[in-house]
Amino acid sequence: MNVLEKIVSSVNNFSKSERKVADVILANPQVTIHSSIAALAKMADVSEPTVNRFCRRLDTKGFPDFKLHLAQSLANGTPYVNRHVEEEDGPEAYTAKIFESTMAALDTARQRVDISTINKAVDVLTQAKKISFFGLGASASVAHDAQNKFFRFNVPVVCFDDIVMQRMSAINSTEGDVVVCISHTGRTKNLCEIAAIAKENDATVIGITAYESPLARECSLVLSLDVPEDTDLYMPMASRVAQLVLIDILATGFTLRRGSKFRENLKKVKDSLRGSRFDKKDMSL
Amino acid sequence: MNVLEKIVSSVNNFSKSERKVADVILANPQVTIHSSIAALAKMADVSEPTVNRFCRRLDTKGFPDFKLHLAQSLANGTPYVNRHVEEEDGPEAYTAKIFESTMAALDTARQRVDISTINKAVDVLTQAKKISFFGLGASASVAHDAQNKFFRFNVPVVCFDDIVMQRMSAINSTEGDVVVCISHTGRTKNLCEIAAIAKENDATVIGITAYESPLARECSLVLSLDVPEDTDLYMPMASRVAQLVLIDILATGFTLRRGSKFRENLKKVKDSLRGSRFDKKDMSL
DNA sequence: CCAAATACTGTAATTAAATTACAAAATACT
DNA sequence: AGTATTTTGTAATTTAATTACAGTATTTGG
Repeated sequence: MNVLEKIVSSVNNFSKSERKVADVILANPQVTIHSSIAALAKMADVSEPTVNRFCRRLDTKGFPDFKLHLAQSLANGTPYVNRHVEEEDGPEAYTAKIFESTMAALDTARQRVDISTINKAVDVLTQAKKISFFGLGASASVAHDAQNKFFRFNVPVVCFDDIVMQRMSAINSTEGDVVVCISHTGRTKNLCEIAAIAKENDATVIGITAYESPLARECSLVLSLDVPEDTDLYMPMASRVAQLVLIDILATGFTLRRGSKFRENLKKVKDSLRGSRFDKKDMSL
Repeated sequence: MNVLEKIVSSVNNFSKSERKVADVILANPQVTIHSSIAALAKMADVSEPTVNRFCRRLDTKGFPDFKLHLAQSLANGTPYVNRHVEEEDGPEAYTAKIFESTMAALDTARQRVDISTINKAVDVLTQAKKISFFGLGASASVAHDAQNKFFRFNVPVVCFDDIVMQRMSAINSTEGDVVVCISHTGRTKNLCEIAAIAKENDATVIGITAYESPLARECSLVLSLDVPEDTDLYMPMASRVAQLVLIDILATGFTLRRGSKFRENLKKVKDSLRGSRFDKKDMSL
């Protein structure tokens, strides 16, 4: 929990004067980090030791240490203390909040993702005879994106968002094939079945899903992101972004494993698009 | 540019002793922010004023101010000074780097995005008779995702990744229809044509694309993200994530504009999925 | 309702930290 | 080689933060 959140949550444990300090800090956090303890004390109309005690109450060593913590909380601009979008938020507020909560989610994802599993997944993918990406609903677009990436590697890639096609594809999979199932909750029945079918047919099943979920149980390898989903609007948001970043990571690992020559091919793939685009110089049209 | 990057980039402008300081800081940035100037001077085997001068050279007011800046750079864990994935990077390194560069990209996107345009776009979308999302290649999955979101609002939404379908759809658009064209570069010829056709037919064309691009010129409203694309691997990565977040923002703006009753409907949409999922309690299967 | 205890707050003294001024080396340049 | 310039360190000064203590408010129990 960052310092700002901490201040808000423990606002009730503060004494009257400490509360004054809290109010001033919350009102001008950016000013605070560039103020001396004397200046802040004056702003809050309290004594300097009170400010110091306030800092200690928040488990910091003292005022300078507190400023350090505060600076870290403010690292990405002045964040909204509450990142949840609210009824009365204007465009500025909800835009900032969504960016912030997405970045925060990526940060947790980074901390929680298991590197050795990523490495294993990359292993498996580089050796795959065929790679399939399956997702339903919001995860379908993640699967499409994965296809778009891995397709460039000149490996057989398929991607279906149709359960019948997924099913047929899963049944036809064999040893050496890799099936990547994407589902935030890991509780989508159809996808669990697909995973089970693929597994029965000796394919390696990688799950980009929640730990301990029904889907995870069907998988040979589980990549869990454990992003706290922002349920305010009943839509998958942060989780899906984290999934995409994970796809990026797998794709990157894949290319690194393949060596530098391989990457020249990627450049060719990109260059092949040139004909379909307006030239960067000639923008007259 | 954050302080760490700044140190690395100006390492040649440093004097011998300043360089010692730089080395110590880069080696233990986390330690540095909790050290006094005396401690750091000792670690670097230089005098205290040298450390102070070092801080000033980096455009900070002095040592405490420098620590503040450093703390902000380290806010999200110890970042890789160089965020670009390199040949010799192991799984841990490239995973962290991709997370970091994506977060950094979102941060720039947030700073650069124009709030008033977002507001206008939300305006237009809430009043739309029909919303179409068009993208090609990597942007196609963003379009799909957008469809998945806006579809829940019970508004007519279409999404095509096939240029023929896109073209037909664009020709059939009329006043009151909104066409959202997604392209990072804004130079995909086919998409520019689609935008032009839609515009000719009096649809409002929103471009999620680069400023001053051919596509932007065809649009009524341009939402530019200006994310520096990580071209290391010749694949769209950060740009696409930023686009998705923008979609989230538009969707959020949409629901807020519609009021709280509307959001109850969203809950219903989500609840309707329950039948397709394993119960959270009953995870026996 | 009053007294005693406890918690809160501020003043003043102390300590610690950072900065400045200046002098001595070291380096570069003629 | 000698001078100018830059770099570096020592010591003094200033500034900031913390501690100790005392006074004030607040609560609690009689």
